Amino acid sequence: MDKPSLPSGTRDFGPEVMMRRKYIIGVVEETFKRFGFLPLETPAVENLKTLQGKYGDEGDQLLFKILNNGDFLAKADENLLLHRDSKAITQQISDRGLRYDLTVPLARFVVMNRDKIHFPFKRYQIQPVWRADRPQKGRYREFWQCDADILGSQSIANEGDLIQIYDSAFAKLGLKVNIRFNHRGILDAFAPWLQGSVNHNRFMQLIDKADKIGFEGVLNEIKNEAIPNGAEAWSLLHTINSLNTTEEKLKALQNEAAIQHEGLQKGISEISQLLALLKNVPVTNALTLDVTLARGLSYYTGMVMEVVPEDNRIPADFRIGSIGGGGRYDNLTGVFGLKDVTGVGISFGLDRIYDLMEAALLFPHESIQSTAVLFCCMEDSALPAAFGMARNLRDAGMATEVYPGSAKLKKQLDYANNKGIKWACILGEQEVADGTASIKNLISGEQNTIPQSQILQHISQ
RNA sequence: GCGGAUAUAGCUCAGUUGGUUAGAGCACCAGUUUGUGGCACUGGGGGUCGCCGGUUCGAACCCGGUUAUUCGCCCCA
Repeated sequence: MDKPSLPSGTRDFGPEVMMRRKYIIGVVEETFKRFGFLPLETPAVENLKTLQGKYGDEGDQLLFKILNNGDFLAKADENLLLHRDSKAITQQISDRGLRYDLTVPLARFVVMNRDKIHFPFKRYQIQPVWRADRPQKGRYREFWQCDADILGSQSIANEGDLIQIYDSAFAKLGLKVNIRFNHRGILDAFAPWLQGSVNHNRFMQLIDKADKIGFEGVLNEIKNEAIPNGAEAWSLLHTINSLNTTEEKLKALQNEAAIQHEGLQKGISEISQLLALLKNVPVTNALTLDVTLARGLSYYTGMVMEVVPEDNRIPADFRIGSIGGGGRYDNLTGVFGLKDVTGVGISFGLDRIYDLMEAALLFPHESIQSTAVLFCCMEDSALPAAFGMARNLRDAGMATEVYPGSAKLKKQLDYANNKGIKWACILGEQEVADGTASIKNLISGEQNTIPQSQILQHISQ
């Protein structure tokens, strides 16, 4: 028989890991709710038509596709089969795929349910997504996103809420981050200077790598690809980015003659509004205007955001990309036939946040608690008494177990020890006869024989 | 899609220039201790050395292929 294995890029999550993942999810979800977002879930499987063409050519390649049921090859085009044209034949033998993110399913949902939805529509969604990417450190083929989006409101107050959500959730998790933001309008202002959208798009791709390969690295690539005025534009962005405050950066942009453009004005105006909104709100993490931030997804049209860890407890060699990102998209539902619905949203990358917190040892002790009390019976005849007492403890909210059967006490205490259970309640002939219980603190080793009615009181101290 | 590394017990890994019966630690089971865990000691189970082929008297070890995993690149959470 073959040894069992997992598909690459997927993981099992054992009990200890799950408790910690649920802890992170709990913090994020609680934060979403506190800002008035309501839950949404959509199917893992979407029609391929819904997914294709939304993430660029590269994205289409990374979609997991599901083979049609039945005799799907019977209906397939013979010519395509003969020429082994995988790409073309895929369209005929696969109608469905696994979702690639949570934003496109949201857009589909909103378009399909426009009659039931009241705008502004605020929803959160915490579910796995799948990408047929090559797995590596911090990158998985199945991973979870925690998204919050607002649809149908142009107000920058939404961006203000989302920044606060990032800030307060990471503060609660105890992970120091830098919330970087930028505005697509600022970058759009460079398009005329760079002579066209092809150059401009390539330029944005290159500058987005700045935090990875540095100013010189980006400069070299721009020179290699001979983007017109690219080197000058990049130098300007870099100079502006080196300024200390957001206000100085905005002023410098305002005064730059080469990039005057309506997008720039919109960007400066919206960023100023955002800062004004946050004036009375304490933000504990760094909030940095980074004019080199572009972000890959092509549908962003306004503010863009990205969260990167900035915590000195993370080991220096533990390099991982961003742990969250988002932005505004003016036209996402447009591809599904609903015009003029603007949206803005953010996402938390659960798996990367987990990896970081694990590496930096940030999980609090409470995040891994399980059973509080284990009843250990010397004889099966003590089990009914244990059941009764366990029921009372459970009703009082204590996680309680009755060891199944009456194995050797050593084995039962071993079990408790391995599971990190604090209290063992030992019941033998003597205790059952006396109406007592021998309750042992497995951390201190202290043991007392007390009336059965006083167990809850004893362990609550 | 491209490049590098790795593959030996459930897990983490040793294994000498190719040479008798492939080891350790952890984990598991039993015992030392008939109702008391963590520590210690004793014993036990568990491996087609990823798979296929080649070289050789002889391969875990050398060579070729293959599969899987993993780390980078592209891109992204």
